[in-house]
Amino acid sequence: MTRTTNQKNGGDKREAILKSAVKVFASKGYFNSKVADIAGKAKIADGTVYLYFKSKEEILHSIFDRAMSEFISEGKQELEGISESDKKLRRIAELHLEKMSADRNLAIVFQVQLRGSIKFMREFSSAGFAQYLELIRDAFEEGQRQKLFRKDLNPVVCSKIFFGALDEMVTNWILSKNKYELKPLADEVLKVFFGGVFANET
Amino acid sequence: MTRTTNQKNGGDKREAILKSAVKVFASKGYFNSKVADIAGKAKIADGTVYLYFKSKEEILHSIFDRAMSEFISEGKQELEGISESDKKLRRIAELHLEKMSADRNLAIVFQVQLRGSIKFMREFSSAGFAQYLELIRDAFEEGQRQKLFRKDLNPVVCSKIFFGALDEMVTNWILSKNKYELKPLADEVLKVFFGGVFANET
Amino acid sequence: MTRTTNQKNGGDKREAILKSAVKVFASKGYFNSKVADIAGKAKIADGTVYLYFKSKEEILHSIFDRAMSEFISEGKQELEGISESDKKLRRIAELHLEKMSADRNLAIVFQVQLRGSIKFMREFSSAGFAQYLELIRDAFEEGQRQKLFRKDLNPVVCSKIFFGALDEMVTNWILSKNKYELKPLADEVLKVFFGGVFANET
Amino acid sequence: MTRTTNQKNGGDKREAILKSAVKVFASKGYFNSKVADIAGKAKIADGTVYLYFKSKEEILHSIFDRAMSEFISEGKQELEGISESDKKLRRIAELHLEKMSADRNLAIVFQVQLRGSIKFMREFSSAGFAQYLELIRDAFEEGQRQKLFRKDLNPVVCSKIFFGALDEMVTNWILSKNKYELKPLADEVLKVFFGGVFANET
DNA sequence: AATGAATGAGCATTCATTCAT
DNA sequence: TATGAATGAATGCTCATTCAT
Repeated sequence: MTRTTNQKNGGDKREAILKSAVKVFASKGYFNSKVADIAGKAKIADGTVYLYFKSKEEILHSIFDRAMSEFISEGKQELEGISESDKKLRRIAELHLEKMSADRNLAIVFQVQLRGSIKFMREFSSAGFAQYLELIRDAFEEGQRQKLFRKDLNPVVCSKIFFGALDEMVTNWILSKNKYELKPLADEVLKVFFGGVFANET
Repeated sequence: MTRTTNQKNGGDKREAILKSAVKVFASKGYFNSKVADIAGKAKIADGTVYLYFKSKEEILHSIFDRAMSEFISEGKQELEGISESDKKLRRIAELHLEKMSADRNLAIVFQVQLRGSIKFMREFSSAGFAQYLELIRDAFEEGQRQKLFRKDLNPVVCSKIFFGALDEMVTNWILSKNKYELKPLADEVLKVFFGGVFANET
Repeated sequence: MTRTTNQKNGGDKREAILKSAVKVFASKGYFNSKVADIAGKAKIADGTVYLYFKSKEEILHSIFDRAMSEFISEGKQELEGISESDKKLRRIAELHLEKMSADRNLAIVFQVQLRGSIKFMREFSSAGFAQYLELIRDAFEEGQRQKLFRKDLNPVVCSKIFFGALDEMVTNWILSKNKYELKPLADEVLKVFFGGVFANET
Repeated sequence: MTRTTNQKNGGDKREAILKSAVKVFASKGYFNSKVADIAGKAKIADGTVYLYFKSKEEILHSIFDRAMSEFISEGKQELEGISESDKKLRRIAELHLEKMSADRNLAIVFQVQLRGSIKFMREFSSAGFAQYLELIRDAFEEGQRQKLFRKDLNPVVCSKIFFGALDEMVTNWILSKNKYELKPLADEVLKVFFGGVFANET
């Protein structure tokens, strides 16, 4: 009983800290955020943060890890029912922009705070990001095997191009003060990625 | 004579500070860099930094501004002799990757430190980055008028896709500890951007 | 219990800081005193000072405010049982010199540090000093109503003369390295203030 | 010729520095004034200040010394033609307030900056202030010998009372933002000092 | 004498983290 | 578990003073 309650409370508190942290990091940036701000917003004492996280940095890590693994597992699930590789990539692009739209603060933390440190990026890369790129690459290579995609293209590079294009959409959206819908841009990106910009020479 | 000497010395010192700062920022990140580190590496006293820059932040700004305006003016010049729009985009892509290859520390500052703060990104965006995207967009629109590029594509979005793809190449290159040549990737990006990934359905 | 302890500790620490500060300010002057000195003398960490005071300046303020309100309330109480106005002024003069004698460091802070800045003086004037002058003036005006004191004298000016004379005694005492008793000078001041220096022309 | 010119220039420059310093010290306080501000206001280079003064502190000293010796010699001269001791004291009081009225900035430096440091006060006391008190005391003692003033009063204490009363007038005038004439207060002070505040018991 | 660029010691304040309760 | 008072290391910036020219 007690354990259950504690776990629940503990879980709630951990959750509360992560939620506060996303808001605080998003609005002030990682380095300008104080642990006290996070604790305050979560309505717990400063010291309590350290019962759930080893350090301020670990909070940031946890945000990335949790969001990323959620995203990847959800992504994989969504892709299961899709057989055509181009449809898969389309779904990934849509999900990517949807997810980012859905939680602007989280998006800011991903686009901005995560990028601000080589260390973070490296750690994050090996943790979750690499998997994400792999997901894209797998779909791409499958498409090549299906003769849907050109065989003269390097799948690793293509997956990065794909990701880079989407990523730039998100970054611009964040900086633009959010006046437009992000998701429709998936189609724009896919038009170019799939068909290229050259006009058909008839 | 005296004036020249002073200018030179002044210029030299300012230059030295910027050079040190690029190195220091690249290796430790902006927030973890101490002004004393920058001064030390530049072999001047701490206080001297403040004869040339108002604050630590202004140093970062100056790095961006100088590099960006250099890059843009050089870019424009290079493009002058080129008439075909696709060649122009090719030259831009090559230059982008060349420049980044040429000064890895500067690249890190651009790819990492600049991205770590919404404030920096916003300021930088209005300062130089917007111009760069415009350069790309102009070339793209020209291509559309020349019927070289599809008219159903949004030039603004396309320029962002183009930039985002290149940018991702650079970021990956930086994180990968530099074991490969960056410039050849321009061709890969262009293959996809121009022709798309779909195989020709014959 | 806990609360009591906390209050005590908190109170003790605040108290300790103020005590240290009086000593440190007295010996080095406000501007030459380091917060670290104050903390050190109070045997607490530097940062702890800021749990009790917003800034170094606020410490100085608190010293003034506390001492002044203590002094005034004590003064008022002492005067309550006295009906003759000249006795009241005598008591004020005695108290003034007694109090200053009793804590030489505090006296230095009042005579020296407080005077060293127009800003401090203005703030202090409106805070507590004005009240003190009023106390004197009230006694004086009462004396005028009692026909004890001349009616052709401006009470405001007279209260300043009274204060100025005492104040000068204190300042001289502080500068003189403390070889004589301060309190007996009250009588000297009163002799002049009450009777003037002119010999009786008989 | 050259020497004369230089001396003149030198003198002028020294003078200019002292003038600037009085203004700057008066408006910002000694500790908050920068040598660069003084130099700037005097329209000379920062370093030039050090050709005329050994340190910032010496500038303050020079201000005191010069003003004080000027004041004392002028005071002595003025008193020469006066034979009655009470007239002498009256003249001193008037001169004191006149002089202070005449240069408000200088008055601020004397009333405020000079008082802010025991060190300054001690040094100044032995330098010029002691002489000033002596001037007053001499007049007072003379008055006692002339049987004009009571013999039961301590001349040293009386001279301090006299000075303290005047000094308080000046301090209040400075703090009050200068809306009234200072000089007429000499008469008020003298009325009390000479005749006391007691009403004549008839 | 004059300049003003350069120096570098000095310091108030912040804040992640700890720990006694 | 939870608290929040206490810690103390860490640092951007200032400014009196120097000195090469």
